[in-house]
Amino acid sequence: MRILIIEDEPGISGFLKQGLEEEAYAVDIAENGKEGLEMALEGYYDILLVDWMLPGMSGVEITRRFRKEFPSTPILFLTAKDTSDEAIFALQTGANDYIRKPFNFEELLARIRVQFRNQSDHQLSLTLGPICLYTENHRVEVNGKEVILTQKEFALLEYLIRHKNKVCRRSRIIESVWDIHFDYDTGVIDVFINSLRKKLGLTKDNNYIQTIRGVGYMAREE
Amino acid sequence: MRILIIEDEPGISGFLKQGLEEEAYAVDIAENGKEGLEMALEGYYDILLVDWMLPGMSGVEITRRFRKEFPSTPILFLTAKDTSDEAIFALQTGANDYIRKPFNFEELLARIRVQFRNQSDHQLSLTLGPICLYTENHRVEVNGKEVILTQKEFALLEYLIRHKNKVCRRSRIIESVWDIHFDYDTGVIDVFINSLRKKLGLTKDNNYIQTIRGVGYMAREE
DNA sequence: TAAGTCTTTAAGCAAATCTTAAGAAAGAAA
DNA sequence: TTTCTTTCTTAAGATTTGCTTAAAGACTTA
Repeated sequence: MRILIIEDEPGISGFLKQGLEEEAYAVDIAENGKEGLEMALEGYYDILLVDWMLPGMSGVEITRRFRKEFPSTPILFLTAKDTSDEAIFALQTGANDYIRKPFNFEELLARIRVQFRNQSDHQLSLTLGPICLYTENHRVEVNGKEVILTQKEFALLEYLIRHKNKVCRRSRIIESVWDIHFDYDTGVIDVFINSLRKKLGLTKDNNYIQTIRGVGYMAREE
Repeated sequence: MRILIIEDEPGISGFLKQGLEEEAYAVDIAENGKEGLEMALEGYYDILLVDWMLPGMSGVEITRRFRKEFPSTPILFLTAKDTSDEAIFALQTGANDYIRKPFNFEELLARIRVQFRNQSDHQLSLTLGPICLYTENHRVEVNGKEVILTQKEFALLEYLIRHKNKVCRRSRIIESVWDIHFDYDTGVIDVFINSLRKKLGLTKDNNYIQTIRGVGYMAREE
């Protein structure tokens, strides 16, 4: 899941980035409206968090232009404290929700999850055969026994399971789990797939994570 | 534990804030009904203390609207009048309890604790292996022997134990135990975890407080 | 105001994780 | 089969994250 934060205050965007990365989201930051819109229009993001007051281009303007191209990507506004009129206006412009600063992280997260839930079912626990992954708890079990995964291993497994029974292209995986600007010619995915298969105890008879040669990988379940 | 006081008289709200902070609660104040309702609806308070007579919006109205969204968060009324009719009306509206001004602070505190006690997840004593934490008298024991903790150490331990066997992400810990706007890039948590582990006598064989790398910490008990 | 305690910052060190790279293995095509 | 391409596996180096300590800063209390 990719999130773009368009926010000029480094304190806020930094805090958000860290918090969301702890939740295994892939987060990018744009520091002004122009840059933000450009990044957003690249179309890789699953949700935008946009500050209302921005140098260069206002959040409303961003929303308006972005909406033309991407009618369904959720936009969540971050507004200063006592501007509920403006917030209503934001919703009319095309935002999906707004949250007032200073905000509580828990609440923000809940609102993000609501947006994802509306899109597709963004469940808290995901399964793949004997593998069970709890997103909230950062915990993975195989046949009820805990398996310790690192951040990246966890994010990769989550991505694959969320796209269960669909082929995941290498480029897509890199974009979502690593970074958009990550070197395409890398072997990281292979390395992490390898360690996932090891840790999860997957064998060839038992290959819940299949290799699709020339394309990528697929989490497979009958 | 976060408390929101909605009260227009600064003398009273200030007195309450100070007293409650001494009891290690995190306290915010709203000075009128409208602001109070907005803050309350942000949803991260564990209890509301609401003045009956408020400019802008009455306590009853706040209760009515708040209850729609949060059916279980306790609301405690502060009433000036001695008429039990109004008190009964308040309770019918959705308040959990009321207390008459001028009130005795001890009594208020007792009533707040009653509310927490009624909630299933607000026990008076919390345990984690050999560690026992008594919220009422701010006391911690390990194998029956008292250990002296400072305010912050206590608050951190309480947070971890209340979320026993769940991963506590750094950003959430900062938000709950420190402040929403605390510098996200800080090492305070590490320092306090360190002193907790020392004071509680935790070792690697005995690690009731686990580190979850890249995410946070977890109070673990089989 | 001064002494004492608690909280926060900062910095060096240690450990875990991530990335790269290169040879081995497996699969596809000729 | 042979050759070429893609993926697997391993290990070493780079990087990040957390631990620990010390000291500065903030706050209390007398």
